[in-house]
Amino acid sequence: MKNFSQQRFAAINFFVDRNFENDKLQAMELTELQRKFVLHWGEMGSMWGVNRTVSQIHALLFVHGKPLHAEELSETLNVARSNVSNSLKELQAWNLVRVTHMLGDRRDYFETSVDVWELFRTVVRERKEREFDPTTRMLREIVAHPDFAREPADAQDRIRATMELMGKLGAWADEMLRLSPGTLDKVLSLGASVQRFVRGDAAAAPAEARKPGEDDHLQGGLPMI
Amino acid sequence: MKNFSQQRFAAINFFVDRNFENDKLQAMELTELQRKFVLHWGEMGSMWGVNRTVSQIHALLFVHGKPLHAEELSETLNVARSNVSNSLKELQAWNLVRVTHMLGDRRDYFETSVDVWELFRTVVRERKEREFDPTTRMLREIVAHPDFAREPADAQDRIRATMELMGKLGAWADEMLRLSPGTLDKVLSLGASVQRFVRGDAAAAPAEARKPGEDDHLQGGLPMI
DNA sequence: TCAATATTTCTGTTTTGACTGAAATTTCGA
DNA sequence: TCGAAATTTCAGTCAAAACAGAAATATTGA
Repeated sequence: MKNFSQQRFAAINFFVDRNFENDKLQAMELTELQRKFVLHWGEMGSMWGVNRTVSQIHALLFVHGKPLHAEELSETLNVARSNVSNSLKELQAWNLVRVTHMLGDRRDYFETSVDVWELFRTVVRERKEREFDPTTRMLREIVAHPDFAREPADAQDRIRATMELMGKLGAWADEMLRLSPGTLDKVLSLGASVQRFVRGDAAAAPAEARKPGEDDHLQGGLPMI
Repeated sequence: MKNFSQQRFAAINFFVDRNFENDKLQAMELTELQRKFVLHWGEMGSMWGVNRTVSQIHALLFVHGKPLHAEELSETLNVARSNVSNSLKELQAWNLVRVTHMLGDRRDYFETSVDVWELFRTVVRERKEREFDPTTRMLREIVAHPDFAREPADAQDRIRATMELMGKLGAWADEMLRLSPGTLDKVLSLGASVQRFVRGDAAAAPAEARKPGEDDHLQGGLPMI
């Protein structure tokens, strides 16, 4: 019937498995360190709301560095082929993975950037757009709503402060995302020493450096509240 | 028997509900805008791996501004008392909520900082410590492992680059966290204009500002890969 | 101390979403 | 165009986490 070829396919797979004397041992063996990397990255992802398989696939593509096809991913990570398919679709939607092809091979191959700075920027940009910006908009809607003036004055202040903080963070992130990875790297290295420049009008580049420790009120003990 | 008082308690609650003619209408009525704020914050949280109830409770304490006891939270958010208890425990573990008391009231009251900058800093610090730093350590372990030299050269490069990126981000975040909210605010406002200073030796404060646009290689088109 | 109240712990239920395997669809070489 | 291979879709399963409610424990005012 219809599924004849599939059954045959399954039978062939079984035979192949038998040949390897272990149904897990197939293409794309990971080294112990690579496995550690991939597994940890998967757990890391789930802490931050990213599907475990999705982050594992991405980690695997990253360490491997060369394009892989879906079946290799499926076998290496021991997850269903359909799971890989959906995860890859999600990674593509996040602009983290793209399809390539090999000459004489109809299968889709998938690759990610090997530039960790680019990956970082992409993740930040995407998460910002889908999860951060909507919240900023929601806050603006609340503040713009006619009923907002009826809220207690201090609640107004807090919501407005939240909106402003998120607006500032978003604008700052956008500016940073505009820089090349190399420049961004240097800005990071500059680190907090940049705070020496913030005095009065921060936007205007100050002509001389201040002595450190003058404006950096260190926080000590229990932080907030 | 043992649970007599509880049953009586339940009966009283039922009576109170009947009195209000609506089993949802109880203490701590939220305005429409406050509800919107709290609900959105809850969804926001779950996108980033934070339990929905946990973020709702925190949002509610934040907008309300004054301490609330567990039952008020439970009734306002329509979640079980035990759920509130566990969520509060988690928020306290995150240093986002602390207990206070009212004169003549045995109940625990809970409050959060009303300073959104402090809250932001706390969240960043805590998440960094529990989720970011362990990954940096894992990468260091991998690189330090004797077998690491056996990895393909390019895979070594990628893992090392990842480790260095995370190390830099972590160090940068630590420096930023050391600044007071006010200074941090100014640094953010400085924004990308700080990149004007990154030229050659970035750590040494340059004496004069450069013209913008010279070193900021803008990224265009499809970003990575 | 005791009883009322407040809080936490625990167990079982519900919900969510990740995941699988089969079926359907698409693609492409022959 | 046909059929095998590749891919996606879909419906059902499963597991983890969230959650509720009861029971146990802790606290405190009388």
